[in-house]
Amino acid sequence: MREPRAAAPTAGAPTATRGRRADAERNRAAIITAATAVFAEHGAEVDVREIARRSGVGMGTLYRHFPSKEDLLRLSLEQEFTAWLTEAHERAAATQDPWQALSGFFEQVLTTQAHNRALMDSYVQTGGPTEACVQKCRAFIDALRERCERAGLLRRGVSTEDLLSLSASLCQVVQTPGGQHRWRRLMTISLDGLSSRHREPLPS
Amino acid sequence: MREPRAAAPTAGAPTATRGRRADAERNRAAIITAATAVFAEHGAEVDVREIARRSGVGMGTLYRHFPSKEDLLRLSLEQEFTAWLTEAHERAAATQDPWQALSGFFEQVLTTQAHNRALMDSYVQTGGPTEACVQKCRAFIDALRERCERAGLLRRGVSTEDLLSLSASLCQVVQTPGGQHRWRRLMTISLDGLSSRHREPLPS
Amino acid sequence: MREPRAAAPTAGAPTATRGRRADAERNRAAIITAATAVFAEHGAEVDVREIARRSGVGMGTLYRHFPSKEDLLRLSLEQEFTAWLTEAHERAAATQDPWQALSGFFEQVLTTQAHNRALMDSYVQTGGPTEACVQKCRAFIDALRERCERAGLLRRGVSTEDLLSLSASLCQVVQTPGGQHRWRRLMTISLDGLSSRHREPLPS
Amino acid sequence: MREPRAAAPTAGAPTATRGRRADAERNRAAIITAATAVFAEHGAEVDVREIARRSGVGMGTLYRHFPSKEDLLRLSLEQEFTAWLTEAHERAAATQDPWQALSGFFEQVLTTQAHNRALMDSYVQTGGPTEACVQKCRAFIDALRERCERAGLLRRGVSTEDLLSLSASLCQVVQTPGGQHRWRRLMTISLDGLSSRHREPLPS
DNA sequence: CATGAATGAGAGTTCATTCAT
DNA sequence: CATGAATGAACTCTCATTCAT
Repeated sequence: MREPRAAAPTAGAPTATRGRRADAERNRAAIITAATAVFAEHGAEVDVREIARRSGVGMGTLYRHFPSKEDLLRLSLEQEFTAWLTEAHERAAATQDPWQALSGFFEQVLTTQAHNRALMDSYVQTGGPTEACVQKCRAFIDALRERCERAGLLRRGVSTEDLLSLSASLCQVVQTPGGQHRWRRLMTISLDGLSSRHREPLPS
Repeated sequence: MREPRAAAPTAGAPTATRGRRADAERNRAAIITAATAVFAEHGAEVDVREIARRSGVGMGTLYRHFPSKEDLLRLSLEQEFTAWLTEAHERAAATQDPWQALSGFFEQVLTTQAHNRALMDSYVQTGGPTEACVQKCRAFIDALRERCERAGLLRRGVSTEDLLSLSASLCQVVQTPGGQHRWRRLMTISLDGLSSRHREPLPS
Repeated sequence: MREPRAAAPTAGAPTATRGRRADAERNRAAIITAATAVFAEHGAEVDVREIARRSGVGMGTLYRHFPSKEDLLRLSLEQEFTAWLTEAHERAAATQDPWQALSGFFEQVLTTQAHNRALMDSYVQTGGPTEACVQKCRAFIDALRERCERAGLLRRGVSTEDLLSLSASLCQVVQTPGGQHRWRRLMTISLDGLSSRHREPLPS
Repeated sequence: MREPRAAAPTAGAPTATRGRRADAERNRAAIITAATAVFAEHGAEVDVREIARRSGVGMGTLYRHFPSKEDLLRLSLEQEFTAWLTEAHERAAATQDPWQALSGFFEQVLTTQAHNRALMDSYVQTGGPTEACVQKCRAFIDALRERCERAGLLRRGVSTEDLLSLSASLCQVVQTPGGQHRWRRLMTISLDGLSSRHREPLPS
C-alpha cells in the first residue's frame, strides 16, 4: 500500500527484472525493519552503518532506497507510528467505556513508545514523525475526547491538543531510570486531573 | 561564590594583580555566559567552537578554564540549576499557602527551564546536572510535599519522586512548538490530579 | 599471509567482487607501505595526515582499515619486524659457521633497522613492536647463542638477553650522523668482547 | 661565567635595579634548575608549563630568559653536560691506571646519564647538546684514548669517535626495563673488545 | 542494481608561544 | 620586569554521504 513498486507486474515482465524488483523490495523491507529496531534501541543519533549491518545490505543500497538518513528515519517512524495508531484505533473500538478508551490510549502510548527511543523522541518533540501522522493522531485523540465529553466524563475545556501534549509529556518519564515502575502513578494522577470532577476552568 | 579569587577587594588591593585576575574572571564569566546561552539554545551536543566564538575567546582559553567540554557543561548547568533552586527556595519561603508554594514550584520549573535545552534535558533525564543538585532538588520538593501533606491538601500516597518526575515530564511540553501557550493548562490538570480531592489510591 | 582476501583466484572469480576487494587491498597495502615509509623517516610521532597524503587516501579510508594510529603503527612494525626476522632465520640457516651466524645477525640488525626510525625505536626500547615479536626474536637469538656456545666460541656467561640488549644498543649508532660508516667497527669490538677468548666472568 | 648579566655592579647602581637583576638571576637559575629536573624526568617532549610550575615563575618570565623551549633545553643540557664533563675530568685526573680511567668514564656515562632522559637522548643522537660540548667531550675522550694507547692497553685502530659512539650506544640500554641490572655486563663486554688483546684490525 | 570502500569536513583537545596587565 | 591568561594551529578520530566496481 505504501509501496507502489510492489505492484504486481501485470504483463509478462522478464523474470530477471521481476527478480530484481522482488529483491529490491525485500531489501527495502529489511532496511526498514533493521532501521526500526536500531532507531528504537539507540535513538536517532545512531550510526547509519549499524542499520546497514543489521539489514544485511550495503550502504549504497541503503542510500538508493532512502536518499538520506533523515528520510529513512522518517519513513521508519511513520510506519511504526501508523501501526501503533492502527492498534490504538482497534483498541478504542473494542472498548465500550469512553474513559477506559482514553486511559487505554495513554497506557498504550506509555507502554509502546517506551521501547522505541526515536519514535518517542519524535512524539514528544512534535507529536509524531510527520505532520500527517500528527494530524491522524490528533484526529484519533479528538474522537476519544469527544466520546468522553459526550459522556460527561471529561473536564470542561480540555482540548485535543491538551491530551496530545499530556500523553507526550508522560512519555519521557518511562525512559528515566526507575521510570518503568513510576509512570503508572503519574498517568493516574494526570487522568484524574482530566476528569469532569474538576470544574475549575483551565487557563486560556 | 564559586570564585574565591573574585573576593571583594576590601582594602586597596594591588591593581596589577587584581587587573589580571579580573580579566581572567571576566573571560571565565563570558565563557560560562556564552556556554549557558549556547547550551540553552542548541543543547549539549553543540560544537565547543561555537561557545568560544560567542564568548570571544580562543579555544585555549576555554580549555584553560574548563578542562573538558563536559566540565563546562556541568558547571554551566550546576550554576543555572543552583540559581534556579535558590529562587525556588525564596519563592516558597515567601508563599504562605502550601499548595500555592507547590504550584509555584511547578510554574517556575516550566517558565525557567523551558528556555534552556541542555538544562531541561538533564532535568528530564536524571533530575539535574549532578547527583548533588538532584539531592538538593529532591529535598526541596520533599519539603513542599510535606507542607501540603500536613495541610491535608495532597493526595494520599503521592511521593517526592512522583512530584519530581511529574515536573520533569511537563518540562518538555514547553519546548514543543506552541507549547509556550499550553503548559499552564497541563500544569493545572496535573496539579488537580494531585489534590487530596482524589481518594483513589495510586498504583504501586 | 595477513590477507586471506588476496588469495590467488584459482578459477575465474567474478571480476566485480575481486575488483572491489583488490582495490581495497591495494589501498590497504598502499597505506601500510606509506605508513612504513613515513614512520621509518619521521618516527612514530608523525602526523597521521602525512600517511594519508602519501598513500593517496582520505582519512576515513585510513581509519577504516586501521582503527587507530597505534594499530597502524603496530601492524606496520610487526610486518617489518617479521619480514626482517624471517630473513634473519634464512641467513642463519645458510651459514655454517656459528660465529658468523651470530655476527651476521648483528650486521643485519644494523643494516636493516638503521633505516627505520620507528622500528628501531621499538627494538631499542622493548625489543620489538609486540611481545610476540620480542619472544620470537629472543628465541632466535637464543638459538644463535646455543650454537656458538656448543662450539665453544662464546664467552662464558653471556645470556640471550645480553645479546638482545647489545644488538639494540648498537642500533642507535647507525642513526647518528656519520654513524653509517662507523657501526661496523663498533660491532666488531662488541663481538670480540663476546668471544670465548675472554675468560673473565661477567658481573652479575 | 655563563651569565654576563650577573657581573657585579661596579658602580653604585640604584638598589631597585640591582634587586631586580638579582631577582632575575635567581629566576633564571630557578628555571634552569627546574628545567633540568623536568627534562631529566620526562624527556625533551615535556610541557613547558611543567617547568614554569616547578620553577615558580610565570610563562612570560620563562620566555624572557629563554626565547624558545629549545633554547632552554639546550642551555639546561649544556650546563648538565659541562658539569658532568668536569667531574669526568676530575675523576680521570685522580685515576692513575689509564684503563681504569677509560672504564671509569664509561661507568660515569652510564650511571649519570641513565637518570637524565633528555641529556641521554642528546648524547645518543649527536654526542651532546651542542657542537661545542661534543668537541670538549671528544677532546676528553681523546685524552683518555691516548693514555691507554701509550700504555699499550688499547686495541690498535680504535678512534676517539669509536669510543664516543660506543659509550653513547650503551647509554640506551640503561633506560630499557631491567636495563639497570644489565648495563654493567654489556660495558664489560665492550671494554674487553677494546683491549689490546685483540689484534685483528678494525674495518675502515 | 548491489556493494562497501572512499571521502573529508568537523568533533574534542593540546601546547609552544605571545601579550595585556 | 613578572605574570599567567590568551592564542590558534595541529592533533587523533568519526560519520553522513558518494562513487567506482
